[in-house]
Amino acid sequence: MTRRDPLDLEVITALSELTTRFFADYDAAAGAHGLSGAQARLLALVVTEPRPMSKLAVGLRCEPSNVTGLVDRLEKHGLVERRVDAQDRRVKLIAPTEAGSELSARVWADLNFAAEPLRGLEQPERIQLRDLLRKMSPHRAD
Amino acid sequence: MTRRDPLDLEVITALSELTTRFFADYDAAAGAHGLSGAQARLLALVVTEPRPMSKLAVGLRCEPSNVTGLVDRLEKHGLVERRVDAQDRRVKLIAPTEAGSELSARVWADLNFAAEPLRGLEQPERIQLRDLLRKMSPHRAD
DNA sequence: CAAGAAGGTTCAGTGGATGAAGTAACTGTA
DNA sequence: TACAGTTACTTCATCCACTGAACCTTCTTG
Repeated sequence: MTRRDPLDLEVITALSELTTRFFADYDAAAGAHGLSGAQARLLALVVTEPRPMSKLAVGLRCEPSNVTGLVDRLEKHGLVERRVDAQDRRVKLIAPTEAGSELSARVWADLNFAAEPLRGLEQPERIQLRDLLRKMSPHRAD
Repeated sequence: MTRRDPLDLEVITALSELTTRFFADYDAAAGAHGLSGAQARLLALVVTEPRPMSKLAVGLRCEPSNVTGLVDRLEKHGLVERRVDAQDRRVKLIAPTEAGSELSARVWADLNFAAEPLRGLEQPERIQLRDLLRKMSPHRAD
């Protein structure tokens, strides 16, 4: 992909616009419930299953030291808790509290509502989009 | 879209992953050239044509007061300049310097290279994706 | 010309992010 | 078993991004 394919540039431009917009919508939905975007993303990562902080750093694509602060703030608000992993006592598993799970669900509901970019697409197009997006994501092991 | 359409949830989940990834790639490409992601996005907005700061705030989806700081930092590094609009002396048009234009081009080249999500797609699929993304973006007046 | 609106700036405060240094816990090897 | 090295998380200093409120300057309108 070293050559400058004009099609790629078009796609990247469109992606760039969309991601900016999607991020803004996500932040707004989170903000409506007193969360920052990063906090909401972290919460979404642990809500299905408790995860070690190191995995969260990978999922959020940031440094582990940053995760400490994010978890600190969420914990202070009673939305997640640190559990020591019985298998490996260095590891802290981040689990949502009941309040955390509920809040995350509410943010997602809002996001669903707020994700109005999708309104431009008919159902078959959404399916197409989903399949394309999946194809762009490497399948994750964990 | 108040109902919880499972397809929408799938699409949103996929979008969420992709945007996180795309943002990270963008930041990395920018960082490789000494820019933050926000600075690179601002630079990309002005590189085709000088724009007033208020438009930049809209494009970046942030408060005008934030744009001041971004422009300050870019200006300090000689990448953009503030020009007074002859028509309306309240307005400051942000224009890239030559160094700014060149740097922006280099970041884009890197981004093109770094946007490896696209590698999973064949050319016809990229066209499909571009068209879908366009359909999701409202046409902007300016 | 006066009142109000609009474009930018300043300031204080919060949160997000990194990198380096530190602590505690695990692992492998002799 | 001892200990060297690695891994998981934390702490700290530092910078940038972002917001909201207060402010100045420059239009615009009655």
